[in-house]
Amino acid sequence: MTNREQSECLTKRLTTGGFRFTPQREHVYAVLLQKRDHPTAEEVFIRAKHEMPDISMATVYNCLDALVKCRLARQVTLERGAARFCPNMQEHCHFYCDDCESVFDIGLPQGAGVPLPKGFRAERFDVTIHGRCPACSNGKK
Amino acid sequence: MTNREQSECLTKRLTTGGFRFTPQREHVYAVLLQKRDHPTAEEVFIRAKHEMPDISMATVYNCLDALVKCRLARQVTLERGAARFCPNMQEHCHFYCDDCESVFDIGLPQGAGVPLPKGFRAERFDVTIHGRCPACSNGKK
DNA sequence: AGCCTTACTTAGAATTATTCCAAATATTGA
DNA sequence: TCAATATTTGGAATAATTCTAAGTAAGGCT
Repeated sequence: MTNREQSECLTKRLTTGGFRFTPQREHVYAVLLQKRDHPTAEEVFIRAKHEMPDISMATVYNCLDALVKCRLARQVTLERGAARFCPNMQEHCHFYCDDCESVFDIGLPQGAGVPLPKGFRAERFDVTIHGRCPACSNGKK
Repeated sequence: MTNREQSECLTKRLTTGGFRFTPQREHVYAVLLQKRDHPTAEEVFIRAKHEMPDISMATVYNCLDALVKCRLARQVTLERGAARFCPNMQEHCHFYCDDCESVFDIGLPQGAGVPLPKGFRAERFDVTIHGRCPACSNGKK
């Protein structure tokens, strides 16, 4: 996708969700897409400042919130501590390494179905697996 | 399970995990078991105070932490905001109602298997489903 | 293009949830 | 019972996020 197409897509999504397009939102979204390592709001802030030095923390929170609300990103709350953000909107789950605290996207088999009792209406699944990633499960106990 | 058996089980688990048995830990655990509605630390604190008025918030955090570490409870982080605690240690997932913010335990089918890439070692699964509970999906849009 | 309404950005203050701290106390093992 | 060490306590400190008020920018309408 070209930058231009990406930006048009973003505009459409924001508008549909009742939000306005702003340079800050565009940039925060670009930052998220650039390095898909599940950064915290603060990490996004630091990265965003490189190209846009005057952006504020409050704006980063606002932008991330807008992106989550118009379904261009997910907020991931793995453990106590800061929330992380993930622009991968495909159905997937997160593998959290208890050692190095990295987060990996893991694909889900089609129809990862949990049978719900009558009356419950599911809208979103969050699956988190805790354990050790390949790097950390080698050698260490 | 009688209270006495429960308390012996707790003692054993605590000791095994390198913790000491204390009246506070016993009481916090009892509070968790009493009403399994996934309370926050603050809710546990309020409930615990009824029978043990001098217990402090710091102790509640300490006790919950000990219970989680010796695998008698789980810490559940559903959304931004306070962590919740759950004494159901069977494999299950949580249904979070986006409307009323209640949490329901939902059983998992046996071997809720997600195939992991080579090298990853899973230790714990956290599955959270977001949506509307039966009460909230009636009538409301 | 210019105006108006309303949303957004900003910096800093405020709030919320949790952790840390040091002193007093309780628990366990010898 | 004593000693060693973990735990409890209240309050201070920290971390993450939200709120606030003032200025600024966006989009719709003319």
